[in-house]
Amino acid sequence: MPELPEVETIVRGLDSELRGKKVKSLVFLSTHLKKKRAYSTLDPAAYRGLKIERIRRRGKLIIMSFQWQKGLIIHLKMTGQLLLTGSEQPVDKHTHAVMRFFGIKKELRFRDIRKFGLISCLPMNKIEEKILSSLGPEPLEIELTEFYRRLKAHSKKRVKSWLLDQKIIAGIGNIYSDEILFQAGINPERPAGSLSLEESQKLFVAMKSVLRKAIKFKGSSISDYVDSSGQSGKYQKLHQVYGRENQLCKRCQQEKIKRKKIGGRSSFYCPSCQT
DNA sequence: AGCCCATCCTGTCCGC
DNA sequence: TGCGGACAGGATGGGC
Repeated sequence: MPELPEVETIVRGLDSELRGKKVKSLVFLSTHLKKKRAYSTLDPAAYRGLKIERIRRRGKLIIMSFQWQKGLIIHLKMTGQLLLTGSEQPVDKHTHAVMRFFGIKKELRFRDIRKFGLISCLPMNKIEEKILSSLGPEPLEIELTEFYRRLKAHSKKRVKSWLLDQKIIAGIGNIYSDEILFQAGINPERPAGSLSLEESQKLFVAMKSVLRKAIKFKGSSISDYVDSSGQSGKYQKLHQVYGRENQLCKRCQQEKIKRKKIGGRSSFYCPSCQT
C-alpha cells in the first residue's frame, strides 16, 4: 500500500502521539506474524515496560526505537495499516498485533488484509545493520551527483524499475514512480543510463517535488490507505497519470494515457509527452 | 546484469 | 445472481 509519502505521514502521527510513552504490552495475534518472527531475535513480551524513544521512517520501513537499544521494524507492504484506536473499539479479523501503553487509552493496532506485512523484533544494532545493507539513499536527501552516478551504475535497467529498486533508492513505489516520470517527461522504458545529464536533472527535480508535495497532502488514498488516525490522504486528487488509462493526457490534451506492464507492474504514461 | 514469472494473501471488480 | 479470472500501493527468489 504505502510508499514514502504515506509512511512518512503515518510516522509523523505516531511519533507525536507515542514518543515517550511506556509499553504495557505487545501481543501478536496471528500465527503468520509469529512465523515471520524468523526475522526477529527478540520476543514481543520483552517490550513491556520500555519507553518509546522515537518512531521514524527509512524508505518504506517504520522504525520504532525503545529503551535499552531495543527496536521494531514494521513493513506495511500492500495493505498494512497502523491505527491508533480506542481500546474499546472492536478488534476485527485483519488485526494481527496490538501494542498497549501505560497512561493512555489508545492502543496501536497493526491491520493487514493480505498479510504481506511484517514486524521484526530486533536490537537496534541489528536494525541499523539491516537498513544499511538493504536500502539505498533517501530520495529527499540524495544529491544530484550521487543520483546521476547511480543511474550510470545500473545503466541497462529500465528507468521505471530503477526508481522502484529499493537498493538503488529507497521509498518510491508504483504510483509515485509513474507520477515522477510523467512530471519529468521521461518514458518509463528508457534505460537508466541513456538519460542525458539534463534529463537526469529533470528526473531528480521531479522526484523531489512529487514526493514533497505528496507528503504535504498526506499521501494518496487509492484503495484502503489511511494514516494512524484513520484519515485519508489527498494527493490522489493531484495524480497526473496513475490510474488514468485511456483518458486524455493532462499535459498535451492530445494523446490518451497508455497502460503497460513494466517489470510486472502496471505502468501509466503518455506516449507523446514521455520520450 | 536484468528480465520474467511465481509466490506470499484477501478482497474487489469486470465480463459472461 | 453466480462464477472465474484478473488485478491490487511490495518484495523475494529462481531460472534464463
